[in-house]
Amino acid sequence: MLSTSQATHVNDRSTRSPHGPEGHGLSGAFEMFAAPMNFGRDEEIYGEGEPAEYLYQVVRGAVRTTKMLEDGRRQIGAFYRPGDFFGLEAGEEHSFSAEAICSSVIRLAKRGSIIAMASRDTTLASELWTSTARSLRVAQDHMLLLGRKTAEERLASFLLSLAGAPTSGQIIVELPMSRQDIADYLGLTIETVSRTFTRLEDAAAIELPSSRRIVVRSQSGLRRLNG
Amino acid sequence: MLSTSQATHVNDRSTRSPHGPEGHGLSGAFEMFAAPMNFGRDEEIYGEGEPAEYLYQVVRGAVRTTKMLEDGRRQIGAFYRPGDFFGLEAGEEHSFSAEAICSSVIRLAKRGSIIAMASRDTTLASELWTSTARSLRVAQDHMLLLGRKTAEERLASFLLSLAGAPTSGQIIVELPMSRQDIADYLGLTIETVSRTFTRLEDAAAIELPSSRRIVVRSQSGLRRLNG
DNA sequence: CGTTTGCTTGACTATCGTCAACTTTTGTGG
DNA sequence: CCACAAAAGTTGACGATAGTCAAGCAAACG
Repeated sequence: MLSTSQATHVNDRSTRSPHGPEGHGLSGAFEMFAAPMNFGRDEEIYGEGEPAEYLYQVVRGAVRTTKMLEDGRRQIGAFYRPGDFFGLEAGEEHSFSAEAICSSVIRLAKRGSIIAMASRDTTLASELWTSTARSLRVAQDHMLLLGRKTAEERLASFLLSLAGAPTSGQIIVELPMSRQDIADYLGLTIETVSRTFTRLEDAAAIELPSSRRIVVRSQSGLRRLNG
Repeated sequence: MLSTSQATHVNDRSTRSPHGPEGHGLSGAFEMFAAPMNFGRDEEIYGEGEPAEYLYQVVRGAVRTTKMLEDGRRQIGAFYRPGDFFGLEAGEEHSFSAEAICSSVIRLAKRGSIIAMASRDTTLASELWTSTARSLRVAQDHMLLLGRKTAEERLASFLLSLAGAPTSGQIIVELPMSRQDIADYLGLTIETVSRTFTRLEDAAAIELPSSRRIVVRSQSGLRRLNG
């Protein structure tokens, strides 16, 4: 997912569509209609409450969706990586803000065009639904994490999701996001995230060669901590 | 929503469909194809990981969806009231369990039939998507609550959602669910829920004539506490 | 090379959880 | 209808996990 495994090839999600790039389905629609656009680090892609004019796909880089309380407390809803779709609102307005985590390339497709196309293309309609349902599933898993898991379990869970499919060897995970982003994603503070990373390192589950690079030594160890 | 307002009529969500009961859209599909079924208090409607064979609509009663960790910690994802659809999985398996909170009547429609119908009925397809997207939006709001709000803010937020649209007068809210359900929904313990109810009562925001009946005296007061 | 930003660590605090006792409500059988 | 038991809810004392405040360190940037 967010990882680069030493043992496996890069997981290219842009080819994940069951219909490939020949013009059917969501990926196909994006390839036909979507204009790529550049966003700088921390640049807003859209804001909460704005009309949902476009659907989006990450081509390069990383995106976070956020919600804020008046006093500045922030919750990150999800991170998106190349191949991922986001902004799939069914309502007329965005319920989250979206920002580029690092310099990123994003494809934009007119929401109206896609919906019009979906009314003629059953496959596309079903993919829109499936994609939203997948987001819902991820959100529900995240509710369990936020409502019931300890700090250690949250970090372990986060790292496992970054590490992707189980592998025997070590996995090097590159983090595109800051400690603050991780904290706001996991419902913690940066201090707790930092301390918990250190504890996982002490427990020999991970190594921290640098703050943005993490070596997952023991997926099973993390899984044991995941609750 | 979950409330009974003294000033307004009962909000009958089963008539909420933009197309009414004449056979178009999701409500119409349910009226044509769905078989009503009775579930007793705490009875499981479906289990996490089971194949998603049906889509569901609450006719009478109340439903909760839950996820559990091995050690018994539980997170409730959502509550559903008459008119609400649930189990709208796009994947082949349910990602939550669903249980009746009290004796309830639920309509079941074969997932396959609805999907087949959606491939011919654009309105239905779009409603399936919209309904899932609405669930996603609710889930995202709940993530902010679970990740970033205090116990008092969580309760205030919960009560406001039960109270429904702002009204000048008092609102009597009947709770179909136990303190444990509320706690598992808000990511708290029953003790904290109980204490926080008492504090809201001391602050004159609510009255507690009985444990399952709450009088919201000051919606604005709750809104101020909601963060 | 110095400044800024991000990250880590430490000391202390507060909020919420745990454990336990007690009260109220609900349900059941005589 | 009452009496008792079981379940649900409330309250209190105490503790633990995570938050706050603050200092120091490391990496990134001009």
